[in-house]
Amino acid sequence: MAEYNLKDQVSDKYSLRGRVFHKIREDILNGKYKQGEELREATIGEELGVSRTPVREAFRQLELEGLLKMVPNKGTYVTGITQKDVKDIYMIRSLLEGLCARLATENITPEQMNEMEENVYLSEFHESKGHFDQMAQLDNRFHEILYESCDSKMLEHLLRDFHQYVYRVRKMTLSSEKRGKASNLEHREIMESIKAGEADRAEKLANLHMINAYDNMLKNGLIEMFDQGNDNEGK
Amino acid sequence: MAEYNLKDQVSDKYSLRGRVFHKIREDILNGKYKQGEELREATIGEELGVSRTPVREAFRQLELEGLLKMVPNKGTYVTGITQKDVKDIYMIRSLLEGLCARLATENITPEQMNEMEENVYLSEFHESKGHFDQMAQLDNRFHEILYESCDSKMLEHLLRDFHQYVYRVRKMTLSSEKRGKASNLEHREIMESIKAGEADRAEKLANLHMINAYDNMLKNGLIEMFDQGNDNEGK
DNA sequence: TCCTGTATAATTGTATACAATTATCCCGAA
DNA sequence: TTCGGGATAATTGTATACAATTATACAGGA
Repeated sequence: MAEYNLKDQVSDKYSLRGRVFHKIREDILNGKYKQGEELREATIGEELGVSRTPVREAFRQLELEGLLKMVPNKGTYVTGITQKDVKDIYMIRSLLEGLCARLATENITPEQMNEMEENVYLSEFHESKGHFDQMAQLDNRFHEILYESCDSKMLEHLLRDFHQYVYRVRKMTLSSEKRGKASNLEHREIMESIKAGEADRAEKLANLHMINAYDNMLKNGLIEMFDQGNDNEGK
Repeated sequence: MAEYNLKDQVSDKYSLRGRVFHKIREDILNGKYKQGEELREATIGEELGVSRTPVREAFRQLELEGLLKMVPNKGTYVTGITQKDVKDIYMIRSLLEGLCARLATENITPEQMNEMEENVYLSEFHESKGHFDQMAQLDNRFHEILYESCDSKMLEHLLRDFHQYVYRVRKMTLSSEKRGKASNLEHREIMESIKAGEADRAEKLANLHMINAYDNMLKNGLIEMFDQGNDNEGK
């Protein structure tokens, strides 16, 4: 269940509208709805067995999250992420994940520390077995733990947003075998720095972790690939 | 036009619902609706002359922005900004304004550079005359120019949000006379670094600018003052 | 053929109606 | 008096109805 955990942002996760919100969100992130695609309120409502009202409310929130764009009196479209956006996000995330790691060093709870260690071990195991799906999930979770550990709602919320935003891109990136290995090592180093209470080191490593992730994407040409699906969103 | 413009998160700024959204937002930021206060959909709707539907949609977005909290089947409450939130925001802003200044050094246009210089001069003038209102406005604008100059929609959007978020606090801070003078000097130094193309220096100065602003708030006890209205939000 | 204007259909925007849930108040019993 | 319970009112959640806007199709003329 619930990896991407919007947690408090959408309070009523199990209400009707909450489910609508999460379902649409999932369908966007999983690629069921492509970039630039138009979503009709009535159609989505029928699919989910609800009226347009909760669908519209969900749309409004997804728009603010940046996943949808509602054009007045015209329609609602799946937002495209441009190459430039991805670059900017990784630049920003590099700084903020660094800050997050620094704060986590001071504020992480023993339970969170345990889960982070376990996460690193598990991911290394699955890497050795070539289980890419599990690795992707564990990678997600690693960052979630980090966000939860910094004890800052603001930062947590912000980083989670960005994390989600590049979800589709990241998924492709991680299937690159070499990066999986390198990423695991970086996770381990971050984890150990936090455990050792070395805030400066944790911050720098987390900075680097993002930069490396982005560089890897560039090298593999994954961004260009990703950007293509974006062009037909043109006008 | 329009790739999606996160700048106008709420695209239809001048539509009915858009106006509802901005009006409620303004009323929260200006303090008309106090922290912890319950907002009734029907009441707000009557005040603005609309039905509950657009009000609810606005609520949903304001919830995601963190200004409101909707409790299912109970009500909608104005979210408080805690002392901790303000601290976190300034920590985050310190990093991001630094990044923004760095990027601005590379991407600022001549027109923007001119406006920034003019802004600095004007603010120094008004400072000498004790025109605090104008200074506050120019301070706002200085940061706006900086955000526009970095040529990153993502970063611009983010910083603008935070800027707004601490609007009430900032307004109080700037009326402190000494800080106005110091702030002006810092603006000047940032401006000159950008003009000279010294990205590293601009980044560091912008970092510091935020830290100083926050420290000043602490010294003057403005945060504690601000936090009080927050306590009765209790459980 | 290609453009254009108009009628029609489809879709969004808002208001209203009704259902579900929660809060309030009053009354009676201990 | 104080506590509990139940009826009533108030509020939110969702569905539906209608208005406003936009897209589509088709006919007619250059």
